[in-house]
Amino acid sequence: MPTTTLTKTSFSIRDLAAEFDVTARTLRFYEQKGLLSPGRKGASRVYSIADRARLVLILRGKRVGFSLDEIGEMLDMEAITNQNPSALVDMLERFHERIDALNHQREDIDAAITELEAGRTWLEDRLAKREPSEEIKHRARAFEALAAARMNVWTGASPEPGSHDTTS
Amino acid sequence: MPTTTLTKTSFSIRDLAAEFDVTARTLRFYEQKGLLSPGRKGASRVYSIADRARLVLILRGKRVGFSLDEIGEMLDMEAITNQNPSALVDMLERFHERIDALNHQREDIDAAITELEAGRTWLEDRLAKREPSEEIKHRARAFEALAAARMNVWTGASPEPGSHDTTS
DNA sequence: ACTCACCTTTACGCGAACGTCAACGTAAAC
DNA sequence: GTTTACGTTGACGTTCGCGTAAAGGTGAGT
Repeated sequence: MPTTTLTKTSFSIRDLAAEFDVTARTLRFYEQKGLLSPGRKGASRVYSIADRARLVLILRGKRVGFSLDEIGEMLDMEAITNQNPSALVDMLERFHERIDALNHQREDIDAAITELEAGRTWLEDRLAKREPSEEIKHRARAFEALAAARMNVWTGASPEPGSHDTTS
Repeated sequence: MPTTTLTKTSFSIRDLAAEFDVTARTLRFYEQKGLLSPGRKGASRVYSIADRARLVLILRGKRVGFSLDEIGEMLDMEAITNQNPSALVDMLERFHERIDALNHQREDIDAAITELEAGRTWLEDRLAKREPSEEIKHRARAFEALAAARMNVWTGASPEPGSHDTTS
């Protein structure tokens, strides 16, 4: 059974804004882009639990680097359904591309974390034993050198999403 | 024992642009922002192997969601070195935040991949056995329902990197 | 009735990250 | 010499993702 259960079943624009740390403007903007379509009580927006779910997906999509338009496409499966088979094939291909891109992005993230960790320990060392500024400069260059040394590992260009790349 | 070795040791603006699939304009822009500082041969830019290394870091930083300004700060360790200890502490804290954010982002990516995989299999099923459009619509709603069902797992808001910050 | 809090739409503004001319220099190739 | 290819520096244009008023509606509390 569920790990967590939600108490509420419908939300005001402020509810969601506060919960997900976005502004009301943002939610209206998403609606205007067709990403959300909350109900109305009078003129006021009323977000269902499904709207909230979509918002979660939207925000996560954003965090992993998708544009709002891309997110819109991916979310709107019903619209896809009404397409002809060839459109479905196109969409499928784009899903594959997306998945590949995300997998690649994971590697990027891991690499970035590694580098930040290196920078962190470097900073911590710096703080622990305050060496003369001459030595400091030397270390700074050492860090640059580290970057240069990794050249061999990096291999080179980045296979961008949507290209016919032969990933090294 | 490097996995790959680079033949060239200096590069033209076109070389790098082609290799990393960016425009020359982009490289000039990065230079203008202080992220790169290639040498000159006459008026033309000459990029060293270290410049190329920086570019790799810049592009990766971009892919994982950093702004160019942020990347600039992180890359410019020498400048940091000349700061006073308190500035170093600040920087260290920001490194920690960044690392946390990246770890969180990994989870997001994994979740996004899971969802895209779900969408993929759904699409593939759609293509395999072409059911009547009535059934199709039903399935479409099933996918939406799947999203709704996950609500319980999602728990809610995303813990953002600067916990209690008032980002107006 | 009046304030207050919260909602609405419309619309212009903005910073980031470039794109896209325009106008020009330069160096090798024909 | 002149065409071709590539380089340069401005400088303005564009897209995205909202921010920020401006002007007003709606219901609850006093």
